Amino acid sequence: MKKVTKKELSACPDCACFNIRKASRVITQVYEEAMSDTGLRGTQFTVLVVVAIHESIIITSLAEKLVMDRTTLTRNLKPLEKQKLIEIIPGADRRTRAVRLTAAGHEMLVIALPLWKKAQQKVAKFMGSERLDNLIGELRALEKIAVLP
Amino acid sequence: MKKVTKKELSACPDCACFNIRKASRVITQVYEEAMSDTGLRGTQFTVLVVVAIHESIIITSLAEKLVMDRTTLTRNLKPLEKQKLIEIIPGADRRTRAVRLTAAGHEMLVIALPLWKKAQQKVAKFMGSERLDNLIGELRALEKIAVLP
DNA sequence: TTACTAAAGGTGTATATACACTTAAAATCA
DNA sequence: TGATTTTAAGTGTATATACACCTTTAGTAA
Repeated sequence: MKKVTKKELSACPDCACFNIRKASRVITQVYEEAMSDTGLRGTQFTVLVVVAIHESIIITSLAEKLVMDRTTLTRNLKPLEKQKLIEIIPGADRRTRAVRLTAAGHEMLVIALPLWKKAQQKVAKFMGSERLDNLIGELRALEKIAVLP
Repeated sequence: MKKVTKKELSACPDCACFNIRKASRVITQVYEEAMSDTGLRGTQFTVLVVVAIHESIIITSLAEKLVMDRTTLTRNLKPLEKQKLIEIIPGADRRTRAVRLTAAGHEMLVIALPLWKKAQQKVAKFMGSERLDNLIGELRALEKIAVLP
């Protein structure tokens, strides 16, 4: 029976996928802890913000802005809709559906935004602003790999 | 009714949580596409590797190595167990349970490791090795924020 | 030794994620 | 115009994630 050697395995802890998912778990907890009074999850906050920026945006476009699979977004919208923070309205033609914030959604952002800012500042303080900015820039560069064949 | 201004929202796309989760989605797809012949998910590959490195490791320790909530790991072990890639054996005392690879688990790593390496090289080529190493280092530094109060 | 505390683990519940597949409507082509 | 293709969206299924809560067992203190 074949077995991989310890030596071969030794490179795996430097896996980009492992390290980014790991950091993602940790950072998500930092932000969700900061926003725990609102009950908003990290992803939910992001969705609300992008919807707020666009006033009204169709689902496929929103998914593109979020770099998120469209079917994932469909599911992610559900809890926000249940909480009546967003509403789904008819789009330009009969195929499309658009998302927009409700009044409650706007109010939620008023509460959540300072809490988010606190989390962002905590992270910036921990890493240093410049290092954090650079890290985010590198993540943006990395994600461009998505379009490659 | 209060509303946040566009100006206030303009900082949010620089959210560390958003950007790291976004990059995490993209990179996960790169690795899973590369390993699609095996049917292994990114997380599953990582679990197999860490278990292989430790021969046998109790669940709580494994969760710590993975920087993953223990209850998440419990769930993540299920599909690996169902595929008989790992087995759960009694630990040192009656509270503990340990994870170890089966023969099939070892064989799977023999197949998956070169596929993983190809993905890792693709990412390294895209970003540049040095930049990628630096990025991973920064992610490791960032995740240290977990222990803070 | 008994009672309390700490450690290890699992379950209920809810959200996040995406692939394969399906349906419906719009756009384009022959 | 009618047929084909493209676009938008939802569902089924499976995995990933973690909090709150519970049970069992081990360790420790009174």
